[in-house]
Amino acid sequence: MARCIAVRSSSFLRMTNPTTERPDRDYEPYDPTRVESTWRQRWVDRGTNHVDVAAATRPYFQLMMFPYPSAEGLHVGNLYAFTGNDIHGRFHRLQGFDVLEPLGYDAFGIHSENFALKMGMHPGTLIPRNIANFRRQLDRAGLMIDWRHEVDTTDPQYYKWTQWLFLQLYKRGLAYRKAAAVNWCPSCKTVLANEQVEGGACERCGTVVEQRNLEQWFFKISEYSAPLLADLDVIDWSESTKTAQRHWIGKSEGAHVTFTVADVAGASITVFTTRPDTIYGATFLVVAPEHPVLATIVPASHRAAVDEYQACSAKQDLTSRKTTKEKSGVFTGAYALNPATGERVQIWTADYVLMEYGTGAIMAVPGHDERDFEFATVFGLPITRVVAGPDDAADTPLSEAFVDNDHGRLVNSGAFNGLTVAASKSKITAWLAERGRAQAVTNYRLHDWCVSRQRYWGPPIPIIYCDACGPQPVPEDQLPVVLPHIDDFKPDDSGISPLARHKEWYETTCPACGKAARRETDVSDTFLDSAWYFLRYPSVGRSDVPFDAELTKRWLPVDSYIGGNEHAVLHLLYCRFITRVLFDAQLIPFTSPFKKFRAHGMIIRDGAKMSKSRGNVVNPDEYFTQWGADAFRMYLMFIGPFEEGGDFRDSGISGVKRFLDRLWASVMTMRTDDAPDADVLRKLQLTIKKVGEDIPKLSYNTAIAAMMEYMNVLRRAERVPHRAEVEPLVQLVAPFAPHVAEELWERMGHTKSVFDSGWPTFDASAAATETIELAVQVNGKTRGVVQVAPDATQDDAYAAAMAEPSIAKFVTGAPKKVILVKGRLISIVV
RNA sequence: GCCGAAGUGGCGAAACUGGCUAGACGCAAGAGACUUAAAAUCUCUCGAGAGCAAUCUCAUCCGGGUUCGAGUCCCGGCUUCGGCACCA
Repeated sequence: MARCIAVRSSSFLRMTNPTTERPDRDYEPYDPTRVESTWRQRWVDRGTNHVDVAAATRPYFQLMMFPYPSAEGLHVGNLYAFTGNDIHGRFHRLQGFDVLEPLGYDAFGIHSENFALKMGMHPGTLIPRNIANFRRQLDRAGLMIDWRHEVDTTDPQYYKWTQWLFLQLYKRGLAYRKAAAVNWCPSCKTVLANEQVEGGACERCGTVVEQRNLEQWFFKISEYSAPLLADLDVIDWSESTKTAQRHWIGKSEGAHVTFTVADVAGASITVFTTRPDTIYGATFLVVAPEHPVLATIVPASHRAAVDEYQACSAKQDLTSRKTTKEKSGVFTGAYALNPATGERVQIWTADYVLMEYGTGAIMAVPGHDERDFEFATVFGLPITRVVAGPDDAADTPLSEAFVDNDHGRLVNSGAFNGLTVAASKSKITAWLAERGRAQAVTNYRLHDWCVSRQRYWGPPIPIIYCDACGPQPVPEDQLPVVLPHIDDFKPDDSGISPLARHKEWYETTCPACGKAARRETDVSDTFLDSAWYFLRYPSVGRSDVPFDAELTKRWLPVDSYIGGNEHAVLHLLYCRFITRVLFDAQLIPFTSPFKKFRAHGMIIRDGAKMSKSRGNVVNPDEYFTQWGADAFRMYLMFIGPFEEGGDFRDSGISGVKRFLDRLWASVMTMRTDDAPDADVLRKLQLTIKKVGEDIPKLSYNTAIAAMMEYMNVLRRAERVPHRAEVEPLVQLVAPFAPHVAEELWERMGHTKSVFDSGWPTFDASAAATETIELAVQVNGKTRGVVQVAPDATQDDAYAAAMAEPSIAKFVTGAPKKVILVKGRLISIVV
């Protein structure tokens, strides 16, 4: 730490202190603090980061995931992501694009609200303060942000359009209300978000959480399952992100099979199965505890037991039910008829069957499903084998479920015996379908998006309830429905949404009939705020439309989006959904929001995630001050591959700082007389090529390494570099270390920003050499290198290799085989 | 359990679609120059082993295999990280 203080000391001090100054160093030393503050101001004064969105001829939309403005301030994780984005954006700017690189704040939501509660402050006071702090830190980071396009999701001029968006979905029948379970703390008498439930208990008071049914708003994202899945095949996104989304959407092909309920006239149960081929092995049915059929089929003898089980499972909270593995359930006393065998099978209810997936009912095939096997074992239900592996007989007992679909043939399945699993699926489905008992269906696990939050800190859902007319959308010209400033936004024991305590706010009139009516008092999910923010950026400032048609056509879809993979499913999927809905509404001309998405890695420290409790959080401010933003940015990118992240360590920064010092020194001492060195220029060309190829691939660490390598050549043996050797390097460095690059560029006599100077072009002829190196392998071992002409034939190369005694000694007698790989090597087999 | 990514020096990491003596670049370490001294700067060394030496052998998680040639491809196994987890 003491080191860098000397480096940062003012030039005046350095120049007048004879003991710290090398006699030959008579130039002003590199002072990042001064350079960076100078250029921060100049960029503002000159509007360097501004882009004329209406007139841009080569628009390039560089989007970064906007942060939640936490009270802790900018996290290195944010900075890492932003820097990676910024380099990509600045590079495109240097390539001649009009780059729009905006940023905003995702400031609504439970994080802010909870933190405000903890601090005893109002989020409306806290958030602007946090934003101001973020802004200060972001400014120091040297990002090429056009702040005229800032968005803040808590600004009524923004959430007016979030509410508008809700209404568009409502108008298209994609927003609907239904009762759904929420986590409920019986002690705090409030609704809890999933994040607030720890191990099935309320994080605040430790009381066991229950589930409660509340009427909530949902978006029918499930209706878009098929196109959202299909789009994944054509978009350029990180493979890991696409895989996560595919899994989340969860397509599965199967059939609905209908079982008649015995002894109850007209009653039947339809199940969803992906294994219709195992119908002969369906020895019982299981329905979810919430299944409505239980109201009609349970005989009096079993009513009490079923009621008790239902009540018990309803009490369990949402998280613990999902994680408990032990099977529980009760027999309902009712029977169904297996449509294939005609046998009477028991109907059970158990919470391992989920109401929200499929039909909420399954046919249990314990012989060929692990969960059914376990359940049948626990409750002593019959297990029948209907698929046999190559080594099994039809009656080989099952010690576990046999699930090897690829090597099984049907047994004990009537006319279908002997068929493979694959072949029998469609045959059995067709056979059942003929008799009206089945239908092939495709099922998705993607469930509808619950957008209601029984909270305060969010945009009020723009709906009015009228006793006469029912739910009515707030007329668009009355938006925004402003979130009122209330002091009692804390959940209390009244058990209702905070806004529902404010008559003066929710009492209104019906837009349809004019009679007294009541506003919806829930607010919408934060993910709705962020599901469309990219559409707003170009059009910020327009109060008449959410996004201008012309600007949208010009700037969207987003050219490059970079963000954390923690948003692989929810945020990124919701963005795609909203985009498709707006496309269907003919409000935008594209179906996918982001042409290219890349997930960056995570920065950890000492092998662990940074967290306050671990005390390993890196505060960017200290590093900005100590090393300068340029060195800090460059170090973050040098840690490892951008898409993998890595471990942060202080000691690594000195390396990039030294590089910047040398760059500075090179410019300050460069010569303009004589000619530049041809070898150095050749290396420069290769570096231009390498850096230009690496940046679009986000391979920043190797781009930096290449520049360092060039620096070593440039300053080899204390040689004095020529201006022609240094000048393009400043341009290459610019995306990484923008402040110092600007400073050096100006000192070289340029008046325009380095970012408007154009990217140096790779000149292949300048990089070409008269001879190339060819590796020589003998029996697979590399034994040397020879110089040959680029177009040398195999014989030429062989002759050259034999002329080298150190290689020739390994070749005794005539070679069996010689292989020449042009430009790479020659392989001799003896 | 399922899915995804990855295992290379003391450390972070390079290595294009199998191909220029694996380890670029950087950190740390060691030696030297400069200095009264330290810092900074500059120069050199730096995977392991053997040898005076030129040089040789062994090394990319482990075990097999394909190939003139494997960190890279194939088969089997181990470990770590990230995500999803009763989805029928």
